[in-house]
Amino acid sequence: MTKKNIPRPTESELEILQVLWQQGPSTVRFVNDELSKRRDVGYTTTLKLLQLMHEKGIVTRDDSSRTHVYRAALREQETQGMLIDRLLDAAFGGSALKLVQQALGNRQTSREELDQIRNLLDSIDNQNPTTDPDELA
Amino acid sequence: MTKKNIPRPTESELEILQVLWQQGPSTVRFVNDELSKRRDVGYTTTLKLLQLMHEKGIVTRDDSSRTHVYRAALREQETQGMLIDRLLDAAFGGSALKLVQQALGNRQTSREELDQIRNLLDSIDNQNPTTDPDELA
DNA sequence: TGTTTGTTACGAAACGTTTCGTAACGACGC
DNA sequence: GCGTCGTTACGAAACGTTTCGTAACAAACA
Repeated sequence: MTKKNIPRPTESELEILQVLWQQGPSTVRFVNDELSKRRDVGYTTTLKLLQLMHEKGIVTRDDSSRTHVYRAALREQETQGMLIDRLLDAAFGGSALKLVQQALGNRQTSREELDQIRNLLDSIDNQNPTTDPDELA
Repeated sequence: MTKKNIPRPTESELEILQVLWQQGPSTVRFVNDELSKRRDVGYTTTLKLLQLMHEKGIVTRDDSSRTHVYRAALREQETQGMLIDRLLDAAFGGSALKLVQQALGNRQTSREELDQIRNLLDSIDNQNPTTDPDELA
């Protein structure tokens, strides 16, 4: 029962979720202004999207005042993990290794980021001694 | 002009592409049998999908004999890279680091795979000495 | 030849996503 | 009070995806 009934946000919905994750609870106007920085989008389009997301339970809203305030109902990390699972299954035959190789391969990554990944690998090693610990020696 | 006019396969289309990538050029019947291992899907559904993919240029087909043979027109790696770019933009604010952390974090990964990733990191380091090469010693 | 079997072609329904036009409504300034 | 402005609500169109029923057709076979 670890997997809950997580909604599957569409691409447009993800765009909005990113605004809410990064900027916190926001009005329709604010979200629309943020989206408008990237592309043309009508105000009522953003409004409708948020209303649909509200119906789906993807966002909650505070409608105590006239201009409603929307808030992400999905946690960023959980959602990202779900999306990776989807992509893993849809295009990588379930191999996380291949995905990571692709993500790092044809992409310029800074030394700092590479180091952070190394640290992550080390911490996984320590937490999870799957095979003979001798091998590390 | 590095970016071509790459089609964006849907989820169902990716399912079929995976079959063609792994099994090579295949008939509708074969693809449908493969898909049927995972879920219920009608023969004409698979056929129609392949026909649409053909129109879109996602697959090519040899119709010299009565039963046509379909072949992936997209390379696996290119497509995977494109999908990662999409996901990166759609949900990770463009940070490949965050994506990799997510992919490795809440997932059990074998020591062997971790080592392969380490090798990949090392090879990236060698190819791309952004900072002091001394650090590697 | 006539029947069965497996194939392609085609149309359409069902559904979800995205977009926007229009209307109603409250707040605010004049 | 009245008009303006920003907001929400609602309906619908346009579009893409997915699914499947039906028909046409060719090959194999009895």
